[in-house]
Amino acid sequence: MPPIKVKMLDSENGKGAAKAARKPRPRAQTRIQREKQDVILEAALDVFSREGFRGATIDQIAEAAGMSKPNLLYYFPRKEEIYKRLMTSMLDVWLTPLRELDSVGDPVPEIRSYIRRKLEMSRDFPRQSRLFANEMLQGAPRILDVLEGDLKQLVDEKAGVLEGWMQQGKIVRTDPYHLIFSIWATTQHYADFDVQVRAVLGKDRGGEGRFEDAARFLENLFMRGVFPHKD
Amino acid sequence: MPPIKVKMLDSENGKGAAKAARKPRPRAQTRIQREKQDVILEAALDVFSREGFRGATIDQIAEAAGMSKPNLLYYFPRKEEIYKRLMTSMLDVWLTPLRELDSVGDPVPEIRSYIRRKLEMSRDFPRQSRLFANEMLQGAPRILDVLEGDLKQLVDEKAGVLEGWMQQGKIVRTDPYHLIFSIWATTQHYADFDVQVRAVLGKDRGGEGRFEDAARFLENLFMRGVFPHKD
DNA sequence: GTCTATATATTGATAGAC
DNA sequence: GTCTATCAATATATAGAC
Repeated sequence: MPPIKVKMLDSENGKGAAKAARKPRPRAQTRIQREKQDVILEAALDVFSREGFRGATIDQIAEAAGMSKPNLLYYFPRKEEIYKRLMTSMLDVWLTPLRELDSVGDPVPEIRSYIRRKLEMSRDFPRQSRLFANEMLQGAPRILDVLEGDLKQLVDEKAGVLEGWMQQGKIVRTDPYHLIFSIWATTQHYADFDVQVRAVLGKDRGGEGRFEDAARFLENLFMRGVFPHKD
Repeated sequence: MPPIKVKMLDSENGKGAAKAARKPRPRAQTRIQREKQDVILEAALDVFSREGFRGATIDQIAEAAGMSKPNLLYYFPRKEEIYKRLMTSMLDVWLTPLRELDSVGDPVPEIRSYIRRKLEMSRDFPRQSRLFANEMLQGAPRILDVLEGDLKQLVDEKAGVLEGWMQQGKIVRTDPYHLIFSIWATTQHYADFDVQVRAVLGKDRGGEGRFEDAARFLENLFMRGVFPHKD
């Protein structure tokens, strides 16, 4: 599947649309340029994932990246460019686990490892998860076309895989779309609502072990909820 | 339980702390004043739930409320005041379903109706859900004390209720905290990720019926996942 | 490539006429 | 109570020296 391109709508607040035309800057190519860009993207991920597009400022990003604001703008001439780049690479990585759900595999290990991979992404890339969540809360103004296009297509395909398993009696007959939603929701919760999870679990149970506990619980929930069993 | 007070931290970005001291304005009391405030709060809920605290502007709120910016500031002298009020009333409503989970009731109808009520809140008050989610994504800077205090206390209590049922063999032995998290995650998903849900389900299944489908699915998932059964 | 200085727009908030 | 006008701070972005 080709990488997902994110086009920015330049009508963020209905004004400033005239700014859209900007002199093009040659594509960065040297190693040092790519490294600087990576530092900026890393810092931007921090800020955008917390504050959202509008709430984030170039000042914050520049400070987090350890460089001056004009210097940052030398590499990414516009705030939107940074966000666009983050969105594109995030979406590509984010959907990888679902793409890997294999129709020829056995349902039990396939679904189980899908849940495990999604939970690992929440553990290892929580900021990407929050960046995505932030965009969702805003109504996905910049990636709605991706959701209705590539994402819907992918989910339709995988829902078909699940339905096939249901017809073969290998998993319980249920709504495949809402099954996928529930896996997304439960796993991403540990990234997006991490503060709450840790606050509620407290000092004793809110440490690193919380992901192990979550993995055990979710595996249990979905194995019981999805597979035909005669205890 | 007393209403939850939300205190604002006046260190939003490390600056402007000197602004905190402000001449107090007499509490609004007349009917017309309360109505105006309600209009403002309604508009503010719209904007804050989409953009978060920093991303939202008084201009946007004023326009949505159909009044001028200075006029709005006559009723709420500071942006933070509006947000604070929304947070307080939202938190109070938001936790009501969990408070109502009754230890003397039967596990089956109790848990089932808790899930149903939470899903209904996502359907009927999606903006409140997104307001809460937005605050979480930012690391809950303004309600962390509530999460660690009232919320943790409430969840501890209800986790105890669930554990009691487990010891009596009425529900499957599992982690009560993560069970609660998974109910929160799956139900709130239909408010917070509403755009995605509708985009993926498409025109045909993304209409109002999606909540009915979700309710059926979730009831099924949790009943199978939580109750001892011998099919 | 990086900096200081600055242009320009937006933002939260206030002053003061009506 | 509501408005116009406006301030001070902050925002995105650019110019131009080095």
